[in-house]
Amino acid sequence: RSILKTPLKQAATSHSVLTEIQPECQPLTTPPKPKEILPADPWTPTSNLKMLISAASPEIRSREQRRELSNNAGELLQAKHCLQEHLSGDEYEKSQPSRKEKSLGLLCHKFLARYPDYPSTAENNYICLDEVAEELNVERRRIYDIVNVLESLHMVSRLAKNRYAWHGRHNLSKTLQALKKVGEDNKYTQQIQMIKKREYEHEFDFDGERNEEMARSFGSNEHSEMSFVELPGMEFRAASVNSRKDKSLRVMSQKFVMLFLVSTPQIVSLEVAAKILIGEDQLEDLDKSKFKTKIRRLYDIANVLSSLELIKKVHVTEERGRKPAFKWTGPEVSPNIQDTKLEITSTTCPPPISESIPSKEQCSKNLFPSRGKQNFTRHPSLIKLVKSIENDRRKIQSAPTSPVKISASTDQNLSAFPSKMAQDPAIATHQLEGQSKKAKEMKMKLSRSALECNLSSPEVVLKPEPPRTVAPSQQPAVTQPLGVCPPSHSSVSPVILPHTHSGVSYAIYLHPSQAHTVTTYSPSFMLQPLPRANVTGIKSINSKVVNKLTTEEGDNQIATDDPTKSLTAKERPTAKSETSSQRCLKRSQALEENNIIKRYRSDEESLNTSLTFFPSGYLIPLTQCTHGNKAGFSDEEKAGICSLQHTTYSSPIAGVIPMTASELKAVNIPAFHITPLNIMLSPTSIAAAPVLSNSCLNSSNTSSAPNPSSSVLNFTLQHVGLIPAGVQVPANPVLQHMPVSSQPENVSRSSENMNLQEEKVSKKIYCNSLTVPCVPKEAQVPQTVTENFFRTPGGPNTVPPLSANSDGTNTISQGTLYIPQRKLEVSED
DNA sequence: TGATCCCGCCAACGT
DNA sequence: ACGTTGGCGGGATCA
Repeated sequence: RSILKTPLKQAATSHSVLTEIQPECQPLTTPPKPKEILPADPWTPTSNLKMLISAASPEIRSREQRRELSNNAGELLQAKHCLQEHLSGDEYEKSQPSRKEKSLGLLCHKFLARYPDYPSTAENNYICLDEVAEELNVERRRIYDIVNVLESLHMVSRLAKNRYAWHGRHNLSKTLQALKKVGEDNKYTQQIQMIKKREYEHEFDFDGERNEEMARSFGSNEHSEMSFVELPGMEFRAASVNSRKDKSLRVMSQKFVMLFLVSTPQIVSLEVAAKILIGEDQLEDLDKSKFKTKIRRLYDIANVLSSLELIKKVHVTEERGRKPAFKWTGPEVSPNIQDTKLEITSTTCPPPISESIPSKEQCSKNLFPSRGKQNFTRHPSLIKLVKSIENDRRKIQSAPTSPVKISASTDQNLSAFPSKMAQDPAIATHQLEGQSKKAKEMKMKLSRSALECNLSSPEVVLKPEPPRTVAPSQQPAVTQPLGVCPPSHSSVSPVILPHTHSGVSYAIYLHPSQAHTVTTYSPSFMLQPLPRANVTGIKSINSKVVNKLTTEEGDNQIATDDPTKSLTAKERPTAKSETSSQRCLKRSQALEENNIIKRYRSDEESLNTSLTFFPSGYLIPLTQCTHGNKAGFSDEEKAGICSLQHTTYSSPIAGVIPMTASELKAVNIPAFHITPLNIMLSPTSIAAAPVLSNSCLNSSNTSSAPNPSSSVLNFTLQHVGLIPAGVQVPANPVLQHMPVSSQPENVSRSSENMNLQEEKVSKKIYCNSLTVPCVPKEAQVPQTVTENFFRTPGGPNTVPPLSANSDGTNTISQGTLYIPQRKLEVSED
């Protein structure tokens, strides 16, 4: 980077613009017509502001904003109107008064308002940066800021230049879990403690000693280079996009989030965050300017996260005074699942999507079956290919004229509306959605809770990992790998997480040097369980048929999607009735994205290998298929049915693991293990299955993944006898070790109607199953308790002396650890 | 005044 | 060579 060339003038310029525009127009003079005009112009910043405020969660966003609103709004309005009088619409729009109105947070709200939190799979939820920037009236640069952090949460992913795919919050829980895990691996908790401690001891004194310590703690794990945590399925993009540059925002954002997830009072001060982030990069640079810059960036990130309502600003009062900090207000992430990690963790995912989760993962797997880094290597070309194909496709679609349109159709909601116009409605929608969303979530939680079986507060996440779908089968896989890999490995370079369908799998990009590490992990993990054959892997590579089918479905689905429903769109995902359709949509969408890849693969691997189905003993594909067939044949129906059935029938245990035959081979899996699914299924069904699995990307569809509820049920049934009730134990461990005897048939009969009931039942059962005498992991339970206990803020007294943590062991990190200074008075303004 | 953080230059990238 | 990304930090606003 160059040195300093300060373009100071700029600022002046911008201002001058304003001034120029409204030179004479004194706000004072301003005619009080505002109101009249306002209604007409939905776009007034003020209106937006209002909307936003109202939309914002009451608790969090609060009064300050309101106040602001009342105060500033008026002024702004006046100014605006004044301008309006003198300027044409465009010009008028351009002039934006208060700095606040230009805030990233507000912009982000607008941005978010355009897309549903849980996009139905309407195939293309594409985001064109240019369009967005234009519509939102901001320079593209700002959009990048938003998109980058959204990308860090996997809420969007880059498809191509200028193009992103919107995933909404479907991936959120998984992402958070992954991040949490990585954060734990990175020992962030300890780092935080250390920093605080140091601060406490002697305020700033950047010197050797301190640095040394820091270095030690930080340096202890080299992972510092860890860069981007990814979820399976989104890899390629990253691979291509992320060249080396993925440095800051994206990564920073993830790290920032990690800090929240690992710290016990989920409050992180900017200062600490900045230090940690800097520390990782370069231990010594205590350089003030660097620190400052970091803080600036953190504010940017924080603004976006705030808009997402994942955090909120608070102030921590300490000896030195109050420091700006942020508190995590996002979903609880299931407690660390140490080794078990991934797997079921997905449970956390509260809302609608929970069912989809499994599928997603699977999807991702399908796309990129298990690939560590190594796979990437060979992908570049693939990626390009994919991209080019996609681009072409897009062009074709959009070419006709309206890229916008496409997007509109894509996002059910707002997007349908033309830009500006959409804003207000969008926001409103957003708002509604938010509320409804919550309600939904609650519902979902309840229903899904089967998985979670969370006795305590609902808010507390579900610690017990429900066997979630595939989990069981995979767990073993996952677990084993972990076991195999020394923890050290993980701690150092959090790399990997096998894809557990259900679990949180994530991939971390490492620097080349570290790459090999990643490589270590491999599909084999997944395979391990195979011996039992309880894992069902479906590798859908093949494709032709599948793809076609899928595509068709997708199209149909799309057609189905009614723009008018836009408002409801967000909620839609939740709605059970719609589920099937949604799934379909999603599926199609996923397909779209994945198709290419698949094709490519098919080409590459052509044939035989391509579709390898790995039925597990428990898998009940036949049933599903059968039903599907029975049901009918319209693509849509089929799709829907299949998905449902799929969900319903597939045994939880049997996860569907997408992998290529080649992969399997690589793993040394006995050939016999690989059973082409088709054998069991009718062509139609076959197609459907793979498709489903693929679609998962953001979808809620359960596709290949067994439906949680059913899964649970199945699982439960299978294991109930085996598992005694008693102590509450993380499901994972237990499940993992449990023998799986399945009787899919029992469960198999299902109907949509059944779902609820089933869920309930399953929940119960599930809970029971969870309750297991055999406590796999030592203190898991206690831990949890502890955490909760301590979680309660407020008790400064409870704070143990720092010294305790000197070792830097987990113990400390457990959250029990309080730092002396912290009286933690969190104040919201 | 310190906390926030907008703005936009310009370099690294991608095509 | 040009368009896209996005690091970066000055300095304007806000509180």
